[in-house]
Amino acid sequence: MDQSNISALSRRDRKKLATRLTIIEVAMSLFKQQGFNETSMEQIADQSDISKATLYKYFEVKEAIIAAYWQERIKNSKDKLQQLITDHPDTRSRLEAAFRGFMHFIMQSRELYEIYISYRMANITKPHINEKLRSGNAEYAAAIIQEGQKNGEIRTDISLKVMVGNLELLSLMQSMAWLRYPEQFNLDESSKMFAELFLNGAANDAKQ
Amino acid sequence: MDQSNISALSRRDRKKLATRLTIIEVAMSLFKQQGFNETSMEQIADQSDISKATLYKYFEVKEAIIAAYWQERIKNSKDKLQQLITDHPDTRSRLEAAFRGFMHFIMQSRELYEIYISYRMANITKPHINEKLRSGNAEYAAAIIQEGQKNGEIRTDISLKVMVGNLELLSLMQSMAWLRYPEQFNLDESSKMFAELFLNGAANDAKQ
DNA sequence: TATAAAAACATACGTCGTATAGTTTATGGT
DNA sequence: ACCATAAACTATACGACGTATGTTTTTATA
Repeated sequence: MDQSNISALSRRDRKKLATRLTIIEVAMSLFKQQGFNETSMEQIADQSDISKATLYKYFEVKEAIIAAYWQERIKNSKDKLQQLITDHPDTRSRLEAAFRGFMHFIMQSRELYEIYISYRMANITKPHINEKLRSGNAEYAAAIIQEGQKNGEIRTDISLKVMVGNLELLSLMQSMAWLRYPEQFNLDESSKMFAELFLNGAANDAKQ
Repeated sequence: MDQSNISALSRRDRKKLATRLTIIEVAMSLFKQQGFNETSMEQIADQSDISKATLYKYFEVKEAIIAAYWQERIKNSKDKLQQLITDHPDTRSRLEAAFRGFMHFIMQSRELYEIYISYRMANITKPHINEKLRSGNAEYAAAIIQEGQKNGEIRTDISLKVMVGNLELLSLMQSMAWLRYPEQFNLDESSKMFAELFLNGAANDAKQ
């Protein structure tokens, strides 16, 4: 089902979409209230007014609801992407701002982000699951990089895909550092480091 | 309990050790026969002649039995470490040989290695679990690096810990490449790549 | 309006991992 | 050699995850 314009969907698909969103909303609300482990799939099903069997048709494992939530959130904030680019003068500041936004977002719930990462990591060797899990962050990264290339800040002799992968990896490392040592984590430092590490390899003047 | 010399243990600790080894042996045998998911903790307990409750006193999760098995195997092959060093003339060939040995070992059961990696990855942000999981491979790495430093092949201006970490990471990446695309995996190429990538940064003549 | 396909359903199931309360076994002091 | 104490083990029940099965309801379509 193509979700791009809701009004064009059939009744069946509209209902499916609505059910899906209800589940995510109900589940996230329960997770935040009671904690992830303290919330059962049965409870989510009941409060979403569907049976447990149906719930498992929508989400094959409990963790997948969190992943869907991230993706839903990112999908609904794409308008901010253009603004992020116009609001900042250069690639470095865009990278820092994007990273801060990302961290700010995941810092809303350390528990849930930890579970999400754990789930991602556990499935890192399973391409079919992994593909689903790669959140929409990649699109942010790609847009910032391409804008930088347009302005001559970012080198063009490395494929976009590789650079996006590097950015994803860097943000993953920083977020994992936060998970491990939250009290030592410094957002300012971290976001500078994030941009710095990337530009070290990707900036146009970094070419040998 | 210190397991370094068994005869010095109390009866109680000797029995614990024996039980532990029995569990590992029984479980691994069942895993290899029937598969990991097809083997229940109840079955392992029965065949090890203990109750399920006791089994969980020894291993808090099913996956931990696999991890214990790796570590047990490595612990029992420490004599090979010295031989590996004397058998090969330089660091590069030692690294290649060690990596081949590692791959040969894990390739005995793709399923079990995948589960092990999945478990490790899932707990990568939990230091207390992660510490237990770091298998004895690090000692191999450290010994090879130190020998290389003695001979002037390996630089000494980077801490041993960092270099061991790099080696672990490199072998992890290679083994994950194998998990993902087993049919494309080439052991010769891979072991050369492994040594090459490490020496690129760690060899004495790599200093700027 | 009849029919076929898709979705949701109730229900039972096997397994994981936990918790509890009671029993057996080893240990160390007398 | 005996006994108190602590450690290890046991039986048992439990809640939850995720699966499987067969049935009923809803939707699309002819």
